[in-house]
Amino acid sequence: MPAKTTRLSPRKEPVQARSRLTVKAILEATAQVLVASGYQSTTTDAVAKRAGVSIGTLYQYFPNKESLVAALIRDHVELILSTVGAALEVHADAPMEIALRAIIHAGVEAHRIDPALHKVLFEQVPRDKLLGKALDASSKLQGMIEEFLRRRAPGLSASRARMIALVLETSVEALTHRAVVEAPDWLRSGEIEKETVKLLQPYLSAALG
Amino acid sequence: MPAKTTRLSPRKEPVQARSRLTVKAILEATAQVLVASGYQSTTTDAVAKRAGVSIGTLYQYFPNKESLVAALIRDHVELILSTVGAALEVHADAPMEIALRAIIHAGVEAHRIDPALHKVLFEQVPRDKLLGKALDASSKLQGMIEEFLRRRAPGLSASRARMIALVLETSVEALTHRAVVEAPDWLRSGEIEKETVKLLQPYLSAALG
Amino acid sequence: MPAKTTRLSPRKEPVQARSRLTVKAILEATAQVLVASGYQSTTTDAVAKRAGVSIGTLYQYFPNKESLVAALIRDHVELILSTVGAALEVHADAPMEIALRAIIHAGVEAHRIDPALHKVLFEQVPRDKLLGKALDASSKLQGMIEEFLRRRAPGLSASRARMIALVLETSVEALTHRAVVEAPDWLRSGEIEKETVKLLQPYLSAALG
Amino acid sequence: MPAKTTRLSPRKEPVQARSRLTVKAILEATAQVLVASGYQSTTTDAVAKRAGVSIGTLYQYFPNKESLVAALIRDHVELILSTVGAALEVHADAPMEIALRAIIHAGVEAHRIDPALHKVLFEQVPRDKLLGKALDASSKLQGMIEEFLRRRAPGLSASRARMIALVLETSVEALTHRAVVEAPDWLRSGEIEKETVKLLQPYLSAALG
DNA sequence: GATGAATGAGTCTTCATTCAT
DNA sequence: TATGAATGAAGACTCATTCAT
Repeated sequence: MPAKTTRLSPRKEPVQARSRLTVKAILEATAQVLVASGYQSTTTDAVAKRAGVSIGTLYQYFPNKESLVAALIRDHVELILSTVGAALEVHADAPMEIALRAIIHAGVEAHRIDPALHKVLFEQVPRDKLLGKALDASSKLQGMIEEFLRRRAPGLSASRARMIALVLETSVEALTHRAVVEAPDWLRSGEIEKETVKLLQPYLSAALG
Repeated sequence: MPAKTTRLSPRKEPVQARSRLTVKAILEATAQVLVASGYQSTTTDAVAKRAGVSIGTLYQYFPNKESLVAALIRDHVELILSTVGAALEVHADAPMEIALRAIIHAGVEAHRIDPALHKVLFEQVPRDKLLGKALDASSKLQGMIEEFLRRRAPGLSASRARMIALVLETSVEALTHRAVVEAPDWLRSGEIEKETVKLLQPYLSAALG
Repeated sequence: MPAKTTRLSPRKEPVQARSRLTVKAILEATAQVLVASGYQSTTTDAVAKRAGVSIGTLYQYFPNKESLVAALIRDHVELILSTVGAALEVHADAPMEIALRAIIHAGVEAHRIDPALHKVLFEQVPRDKLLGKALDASSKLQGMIEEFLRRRAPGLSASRARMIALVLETSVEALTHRAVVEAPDWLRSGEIEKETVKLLQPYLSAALG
Repeated sequence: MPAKTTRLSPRKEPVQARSRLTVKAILEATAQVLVASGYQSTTTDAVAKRAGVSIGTLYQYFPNKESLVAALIRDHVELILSTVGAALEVHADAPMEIALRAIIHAGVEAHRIDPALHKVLFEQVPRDKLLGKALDASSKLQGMIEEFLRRRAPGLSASRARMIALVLETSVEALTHRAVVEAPDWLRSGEIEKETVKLLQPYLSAALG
């Protein structure tokens, strides 16, 4: 018996088709309840009920409440990372201006995947314990950007690359997130995206200069 | 019975000296427990014990758990606002470059007030319900900056002023916060501050053009 | 946080008169439910209900179900030990025959304290974990008897003293317990006591030579 | 619907060879899990997994958890009874001293069959309900001994025969069991056996006159 | 027959909040 | 006013058992 370390990994792999559906239903229900009620008020009972399964079934696949959320986070973060990752790859050799635009665009796109879920996940899930790690898309993105920069500008010191990546990632994420919360119209109209370009283009030019 | 609207205001104004001390002790205890245990694990019992008062006394001054945290947030946000507000006031007529530097500096300073508490408050307190509003230092700061900008550049459209303010506020806050969490050394060394200037100076020049 | 070691000690000492009554009521209720329903079916809810307190009150004094039973066991074992202990002390210098009779009598008496509770406690409480230790009246009794023997017969080797004590304690306890379960009339009539004397008197004479 | 009377008998007689193997595997798994985890923590799931069958298959042969344990107990008790029974039969006409020695020896042997299982079965299985009866090897043994005695000493009153049998059975079982738990070395060395003879030989001589 | 997915009643336990003293 | 005992709704989680495939 491990010392009551909260496990986050699913309990058992669903092998039959039926159970794969069940797991999917549970995760979808989790997302819905999360969005509708917030993290604190999300109970495993409510999730099970919404998913149309019994509470026992839920616990057959997820060892505890947190593992439910963790799975959701993992999926969501993965989508974000691959969205941005794809942009980076595609523009590996594009002119920097174009590449930056693409990165920003990808960052905004990532927020469009499921804005409501994104908001709950990143604003209400307590960042302590293991969930914190799972939530940490930012540092992974920063790492990806850092690598991208160093390949493009080999002369850059490690420290500078890290700093610039941090600035880029943080700015894009923060501005987009802020727009989601406070100015969804600016998000839709693309204005945020344009403004972010205005902010980062000169900075990046100077930094890589 | 009134429809269980969660009140956030303290239950009664402490008029006597002793009461004021009690309230202070309770709030300090709240902050400590919050930092030590996180929001979820912060119980009113623990707070009362740490404050050295009975649970009954605690409820004499605060109608519920949230009001405790809300009071803490209010105090903290007020400090932040006045820190930045002072900078804005002092540099009302300073050259823009100087003013921007001051704003950024104030933003960083604000995070130095009580970084641990700041982190818990902004990362773990669920942003729904009323606590969300109390937490919303950002939009207030944005408002202050917006007003500052419009006074300095009367030609600016309302919409542009709002956007620029949003960019400034968001960037400063996000970068500083990120530094608190991931690179405290860069915060202490002032590097973050410098980098933020590098990011915002050109943007602002162009924007106010 | 200690690694989920089941604590058996009561949670907090009742200081006020009212709470001391509450604790007593809870323990009495525990005994009643235990006797009525057996260990497995004894739920904290049932105990609280029977005690006429809320489940919350129960948990204010006992951290978990096992601690409830443990407290009961401790009390019960203490009574047993003091019953036999008293007999040993009083007959420290009595002729061996008289002393043996007294020990046996005390052993039987110990079973009369609360036979029904005794039965549940010793037959149904799982002897693993900590409860096992708490339940181990036997080895303590054995120790007491061993010491008694060595004081009376200083020539006895440690090993022999231990063996004889084991035989005495085990026989008295087993026969009495068996009588409780299968022949309560023999217990009441004193026949078991007489027969036990017949069994142990010759053995002890021979053993002590 | 019949009033939920817990059945203890296996659900159906395994007629085919494969079925018999399955049943055996399940029972062996039960014993292993029981020994490894204790009664409380023994789950039907764990048993099925260990037996390498599905939970559904397990329930095909055993109607409920208790029937599993009951079957195990029945087997184990049967072994005990036949061990002692054989000794009684073989020594039906042997001198009493020899016979007693043999009985005691058989009693000890019975504990050597599977000490770990014996311990769990007799210490942790709740003695209420039907399991209690299944567990009651003692009274059966007592009956066998009683019959043995009456055949050997026809003058003995029924009541005396019962009492002596009770004393013999209880003493042998208690001392051996105690040795298993607290002094396994005395069990292995045969010392317990010798001491039990010393205890019972004189008693029996006197009792049978 | 065998499988394992699904069920859900039942337990323990927590903690914000009330109220008698 | 202060105290802390008492409350109980609510939630996480288990596990014996059933049943569709």
